[in-house]
Amino acid sequence: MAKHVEPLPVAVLSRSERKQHTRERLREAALDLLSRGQSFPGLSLREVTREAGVVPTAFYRHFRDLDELGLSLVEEAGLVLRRLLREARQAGLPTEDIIRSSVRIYSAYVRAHPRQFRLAASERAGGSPLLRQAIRSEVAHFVREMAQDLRLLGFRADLPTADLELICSLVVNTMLGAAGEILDLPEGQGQAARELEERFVGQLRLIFLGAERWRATSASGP
Amino acid sequence: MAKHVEPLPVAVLSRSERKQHTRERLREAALDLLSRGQSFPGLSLREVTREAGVVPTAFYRHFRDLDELGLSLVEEAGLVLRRLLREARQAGLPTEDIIRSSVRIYSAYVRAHPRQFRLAASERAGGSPLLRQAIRSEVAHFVREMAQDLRLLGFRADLPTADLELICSLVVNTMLGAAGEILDLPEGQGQAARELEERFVGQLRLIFLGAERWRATSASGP
DNA sequence: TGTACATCAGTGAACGCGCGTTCACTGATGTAC
DNA sequence: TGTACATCAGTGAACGCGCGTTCACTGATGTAC
Repeated sequence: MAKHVEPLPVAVLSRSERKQHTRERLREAALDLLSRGQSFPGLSLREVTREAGVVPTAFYRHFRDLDELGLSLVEEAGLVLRRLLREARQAGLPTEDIIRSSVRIYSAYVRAHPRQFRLAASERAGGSPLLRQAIRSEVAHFVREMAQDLRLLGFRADLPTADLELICSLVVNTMLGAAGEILDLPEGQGQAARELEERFVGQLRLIFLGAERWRATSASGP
Repeated sequence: MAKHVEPLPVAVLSRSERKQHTRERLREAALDLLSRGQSFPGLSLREVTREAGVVPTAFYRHFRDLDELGLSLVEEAGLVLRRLLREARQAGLPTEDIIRSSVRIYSAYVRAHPRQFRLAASERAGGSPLLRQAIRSEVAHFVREMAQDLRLLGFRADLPTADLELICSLVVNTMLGAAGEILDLPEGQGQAARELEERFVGQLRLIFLGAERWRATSASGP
């Protein structure tokens, strides 16, 4: 019995939907190349279009140059980071060993979005000045949001916001450093992964031990 | 009155001394280019030789390829880092506010060796996989040495070495992150520099607050 | 609904350029006698 | 000390290649009537 064959998706998409689709393929192509060990300043426009399966000149229908594409990737990575916070918020807090379970969730999240974390972790200090600045600003945004969450949870309610942000920026730096190392592990290195996780848990514990005793710097007095 | 003119140094150097000199110029050229915002994977061999004032083919008398030059730069950066520790050791400990004065010394040291710190901070997570691995290994070396120093100073004599290293790796990550930001400051941004220093001091204080209360993880008992 | 025209995402040829690497070379430095 | 030869750091021409960008184009999709 002859099946009804769906028309290929390509045929049912409008022109602008297909344009959007190609744009997405270019972004995906760049993320893939970055994940395979290339760094952003080492990417070439032709490489990206080749990976995306379009002719080099098609690139210009979507981005002015590679930097513009890079900025759009950074923006997406920022969204992914903030989604992490949102999900953590909705999940609520586990009662036991908050730090260990957070690290587990975080590791899984990093592995689920390897390309965005690779981008954030490795171009944060390394890439082109433009990208670096964009990533720093996304990270600062993330830090502020995280500090806001600590505030809402009532963590160290006595501290000024600036101090919560100081704590969070230490946490975020540690998180991104860990992401870079997690993603650099060759697959199937279970033992190394466990050691890395232990160290990461330890570092966060240490930070929060310090945070509990922290005394406000810029507090009210003279 | 006619002065006696010294023969140009070039005339008094042996062939091998001059070769060494050219090699050094190539390394300097690469460091300079990296300091001007280029990243290592974006460097070209011809660019480096142009900057060094030699013909491209001369490069091969000194290095097989750019990676080999890069590794030699990483090695030197490692030496510079460890020299920092040695100097700190000889200076002994200031009696008041150890952390603040250490940060001052460190900032000055970073500014005195901008190119090596730029390399370490920005290629640590970003560069070619080869360089990244080399830098990670230098950093691990540095962390071990720092932990050894804490041990000799009698800091938390009760803790196993692994725990001291965990503390130090947090410190070193924070140091390198701060170095990257210090070097990205446009000149004459005194206020921004002071804020950055405050944050850096705060983060280290927080780490050591945590370190004082830290309880051994992998200690003897079950 | 059908037709005629406009739009525009993606194509393909072409350009000049800087790249890494090869090769044969030059001429000052080093060595042997 | 003087001479004859070997070494080799740096040169300069040449190569094939991938690069970013330009341009005129094609033909399917969209729009106006």
